[in-house]
Amino acid sequence: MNREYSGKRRVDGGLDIRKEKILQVVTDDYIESAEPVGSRTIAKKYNLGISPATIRNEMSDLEESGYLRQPHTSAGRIPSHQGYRYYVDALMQERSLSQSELEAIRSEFEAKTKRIDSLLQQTIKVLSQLTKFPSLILAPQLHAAVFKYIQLVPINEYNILVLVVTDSGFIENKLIETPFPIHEDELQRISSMLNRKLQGVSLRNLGATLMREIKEEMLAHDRFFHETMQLLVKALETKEKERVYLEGAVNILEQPEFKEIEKLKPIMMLLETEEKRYNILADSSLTHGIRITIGEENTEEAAHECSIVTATYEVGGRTLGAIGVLGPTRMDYARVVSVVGFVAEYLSDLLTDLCKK
Amino acid sequence: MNREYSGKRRVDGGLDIRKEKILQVVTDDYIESAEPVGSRTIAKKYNLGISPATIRNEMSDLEESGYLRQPHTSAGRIPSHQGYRYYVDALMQERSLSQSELEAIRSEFEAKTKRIDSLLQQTIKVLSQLTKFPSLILAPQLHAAVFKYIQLVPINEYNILVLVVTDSGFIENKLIETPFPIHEDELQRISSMLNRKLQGVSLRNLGATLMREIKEEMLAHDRFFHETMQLLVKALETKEKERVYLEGAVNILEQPEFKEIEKLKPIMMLLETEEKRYNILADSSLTHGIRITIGEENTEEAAHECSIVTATYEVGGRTLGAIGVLGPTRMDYARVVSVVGFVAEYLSDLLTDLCKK
DNA sequence: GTTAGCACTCTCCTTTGTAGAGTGCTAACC
DNA sequence: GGTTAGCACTCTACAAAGGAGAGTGCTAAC
Repeated sequence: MNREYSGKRRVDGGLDIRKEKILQVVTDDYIESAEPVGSRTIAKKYNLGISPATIRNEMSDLEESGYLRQPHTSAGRIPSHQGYRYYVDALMQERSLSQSELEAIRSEFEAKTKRIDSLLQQTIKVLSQLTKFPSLILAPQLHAAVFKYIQLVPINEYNILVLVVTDSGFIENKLIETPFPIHEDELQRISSMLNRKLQGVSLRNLGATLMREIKEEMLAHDRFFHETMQLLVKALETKEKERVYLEGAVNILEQPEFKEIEKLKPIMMLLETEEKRYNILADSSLTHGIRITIGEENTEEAAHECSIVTATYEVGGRTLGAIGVLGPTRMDYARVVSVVGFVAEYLSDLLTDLCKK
Repeated sequence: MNREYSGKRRVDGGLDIRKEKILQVVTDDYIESAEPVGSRTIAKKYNLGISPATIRNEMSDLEESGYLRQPHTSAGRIPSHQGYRYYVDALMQERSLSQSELEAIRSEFEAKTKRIDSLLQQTIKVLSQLTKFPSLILAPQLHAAVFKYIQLVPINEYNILVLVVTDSGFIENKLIETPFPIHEDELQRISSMLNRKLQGVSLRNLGATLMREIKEEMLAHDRFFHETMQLLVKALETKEKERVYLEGAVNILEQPEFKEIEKLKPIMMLLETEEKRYNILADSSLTHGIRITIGEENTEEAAHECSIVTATYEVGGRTLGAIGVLGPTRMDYARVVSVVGFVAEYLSDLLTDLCKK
């Protein structure tokens, strides 16, 4: 804290050390206060060993090269998106969670519901409580899952409920309408057969595998069987939109940047539209690990004033889905990254436990 | 419209006709404009055949007896909660939906997902689109459902996934942890047995019925069977909180009464807390049909500035759950009641179709 | 290269004034 | 007695004006 930053040692390709320090200080302070940071404040509060005037000069340079910006002529500076990017990539101090926070997360998961689908909801509940930001979770992507169990349940004469359970215990269901009545025993027979044949098949290949089976078994069964299988393949192949759950949207109301209803509206709209929620998380669901998307880097226009921190959760190397939080670009990245990372890991562990025999 | 309301014929127990008319006009106008209604406006716009001064006198009376109130001394009048109540009970003109609206609802449901659980989400999506208010749905209450199918799926050595399907195709799942490994065949045997024994049993009595079965079959099976059944009964008896889904929360942002963030916050909080959502709908889930709850009649304090219109959906006389919308007390009750009623009926029909053989 | 000093700018808040809408009251009218 | 016109009064909303405070940019000196 008391080191002097008069030297001009350049960091490889980036800013010189003093500029870096100023960018860091401005960002840290703005993250905390949500107010533009002035040169005097910096000089007084952060003891850099240089005067406000010098800081002003440096800030002027930083603004010129795009790392800082001024909301209006006589205000202090705030980081630009580029500034945040630099901060996140180079300056941010990794912060690990406190013991009590880790404990809180664990105990929150301990009191777990015995409903497997609630696990997702619970995960983002924890996430939003810890980050104070709206949190999202992309449900396990079916094509990344492995088949565990299938059952055809007759709902009425012409409707069959198809239940597919994945290895991590998630359940997919589809309703099939048949043009002909099917007997319960027949369904049971088909279910048993499928369970035998499909063991361990990736859901990505389920349709294709089924198709092959049909051909093989074609002669052994009657017309009903054949047609039912056709319907089944079709039902399993129609990709449903992946679901993205949301929790803690109210938290966004606490952020000063959204205190005006007009600023708030696009964000709420974004959060409420499943497709847009999906867009926010989807990119990251491909790349393993933690990902930070700042401001205009977001593809969703409504999120141009926001940053999104996501992390994937996985089982045995397979990326199943992703979790993430959305907040103003002025967010405590260090903390959020730790939390999102830890929660994703925790969820991964829970699911891995479920998968392994 | 051109009738004169100078007479003072009293309506049984309520207000005299002219006061009623004024209350109605004030309410109608306020619902439309969201602005306090003045005497001059009424005289000019609604042609009641009386002067502003007379209207002022009447309004003064109406205020004294609690039907109207003034936001501030020199503003027009707006209905009090009591006024709305009177309006809803006695004055509101039932309005049926236009042919095109009915068509819109039907076609929205037509494009139905083949996922049975998405039906709920879809229902309130329609509801919120039509009413422009946040909409809620209380998922089918399990205890009101009838058993259709059960399956125990081994997830790993010590975890069993219990799937229960109800007659209307809804799926409940629970994860059971066993202290001992169970073989897949054993689970299959238990599942088959349960499916035979539990046909047509109400889920309300599932635990008890199971218990009885255990006793009967006790001798016929081994220790594992017995212990598994114990776990199963326990899992099925622990009541999970009933789920209440939400859709269209952004709509509340369009309402002028919530344009200030501080007014908005409690409402958003209310909508986001599942328990509170449940409280809003729960009352009505007991009483069959449509129910209007105005302002302070709501048990949830945050909803004291709101009204809630709910309707139950049912299958063959069994009330399964409820749908509802939440809006400012200044809502177009006539329209909302029609929409909520129709959508609830439509959902009931859909589910009834699924239930009947 | 660094710093002090100073004029300038911009926001935010408060004050002041005005227009507009609406009421309550009184006295007159039917 | 109910109804109405007239008028003073009240309150809000909006705009304009002024001052305090924070911060910058520039210049000249160190």
